[in-house]
Amino acid sequence: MEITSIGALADNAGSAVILKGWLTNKRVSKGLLFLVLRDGSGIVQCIVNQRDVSSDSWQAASQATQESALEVAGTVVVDARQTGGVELQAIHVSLIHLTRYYPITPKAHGIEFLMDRRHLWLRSRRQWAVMRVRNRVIMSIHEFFQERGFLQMDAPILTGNAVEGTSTLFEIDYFGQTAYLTQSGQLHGEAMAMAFGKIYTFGPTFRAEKSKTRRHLTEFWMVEPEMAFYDLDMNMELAEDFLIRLAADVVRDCRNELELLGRDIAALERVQKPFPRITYTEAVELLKSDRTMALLDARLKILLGERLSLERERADNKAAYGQAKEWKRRRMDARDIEINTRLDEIAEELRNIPAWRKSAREFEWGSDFGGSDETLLTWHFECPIIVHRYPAAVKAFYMERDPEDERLALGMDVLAHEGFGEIIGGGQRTDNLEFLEKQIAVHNLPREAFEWYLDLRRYGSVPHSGFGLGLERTVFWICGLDHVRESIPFPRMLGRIAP
RNA sequence: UCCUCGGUAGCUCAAUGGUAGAGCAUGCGGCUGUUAACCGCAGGGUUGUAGGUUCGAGUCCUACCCGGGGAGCCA
Repeated sequence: MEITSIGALADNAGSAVILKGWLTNKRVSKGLLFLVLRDGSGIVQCIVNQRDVSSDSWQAASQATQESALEVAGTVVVDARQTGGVELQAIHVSLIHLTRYYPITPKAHGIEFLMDRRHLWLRSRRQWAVMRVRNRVIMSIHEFFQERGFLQMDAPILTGNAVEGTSTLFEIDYFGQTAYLTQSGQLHGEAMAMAFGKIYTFGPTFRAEKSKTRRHLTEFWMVEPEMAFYDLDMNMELAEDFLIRLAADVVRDCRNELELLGRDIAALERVQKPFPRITYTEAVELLKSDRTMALLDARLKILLGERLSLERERADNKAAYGQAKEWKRRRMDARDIEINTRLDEIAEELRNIPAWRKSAREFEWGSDFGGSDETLLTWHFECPIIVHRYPAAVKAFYMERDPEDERLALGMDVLAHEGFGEIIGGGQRTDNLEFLEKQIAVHNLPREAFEWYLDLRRYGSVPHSGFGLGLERTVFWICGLDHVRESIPFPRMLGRIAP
């Protein structure tokens, strides 16, 4: 018998195999045990029939608790009812390690409890699915750029100066000198693009901002392509092709994972060329428009309707509770918790809507979009959108100006649809030495620190562009998660540095 | 930093100012095809902390601590 992984079982129907893994759940009947085994590659149900196994095997299987480590030998049987389409008829079971009191039970847990046990939470099904999608996205990122002749190069993580001068960075002591953890590899990326044409960096980046939202981490992974001889239009084209590729690869290769996550796959299949491209000025008009207000009104109506029907259901349950049978009462109790949780969510959104409305209606040309503004913009479209040509004042100092309007910078953001918001930010960098020198002065940046960067405009300066894609936000969007913290194995965020 | 919601059994949550409960998990028992299986029994509590109001506080008031998600900022 060969040691096989659960993921490969479907190709081994009818043969006898050995599996090594952990017990994720167990169901017991007289003379019959159902062991749900996981090994990282998948999950399979193993049937242990007392009549078919030795008493040692039966005892091992009976004793096994959640997350005990097991070796199971058995025959692979096709059964359409099972996830993965197969189950294992056990011939032999042995206990490798008996677990006592595994803290994460097969019922609901709060986020603080789970985050404190992230090292164990990763074993859970949803996390398994998310991490597999993350892996697929990482592979696709490399494939996409490698196929197009990009060189993967690494920017330093320790830097002596802030890239854009505005963000709050993590400060460290570098042999008596102040240094920072990088917030972007872009400036070094530009240098490498001038050396190799098309490059991308892919590594961790750090932001010390005290953001406490579902879209923020203090440590996250970013892929940053940088291309010589690319203007803004070519840049947008690349970003579009890139996202289409990522979505398509995941839809093709991670269907099980997406289904397990309850992701609306059709929404990912709508990620197709061309993405709507609107200028910042058009976006502002759309945001302030009656059409946006109508979307908010519609949302309000849906929420109020849902609240009413949930409250009715809760009242009906309460009325029926007295006469209900024991098992039915339990079901009502469970449903009551669901209803209360959802009602809390609805209440929060209802509190937010007036603020969203005000922010959108009173938006002034010249400021940057807030989180709710981005969400509202994406509600108007069925796939990701590209917003370009922002006011220069809200964008970084190195952005090229729009030759047709000096107030505008040739920057672009890609906003994921369904309200997930910004996942790409980038633009065309200025190739003009005098302009860049002036910008450094205007932004009060230390000129000496940027001398090497100015060199890129002194020797063979060419139009060039690039963008940064946040890996966790991309996984967050593709998986349809509630929070980016689930899209990285060990999230670092405000108030969270362990495990 | 500000706004907002919350903190009750190991976990998830109930509890008009009036005897603190349920499910899950754990242990024991039952059931030969279960899908977060089901059924029976058992153990399990300083209601975040410190004050206050009250005959009486999980519930009301004040302060603080911790957490959730929003603002600002951003990928």
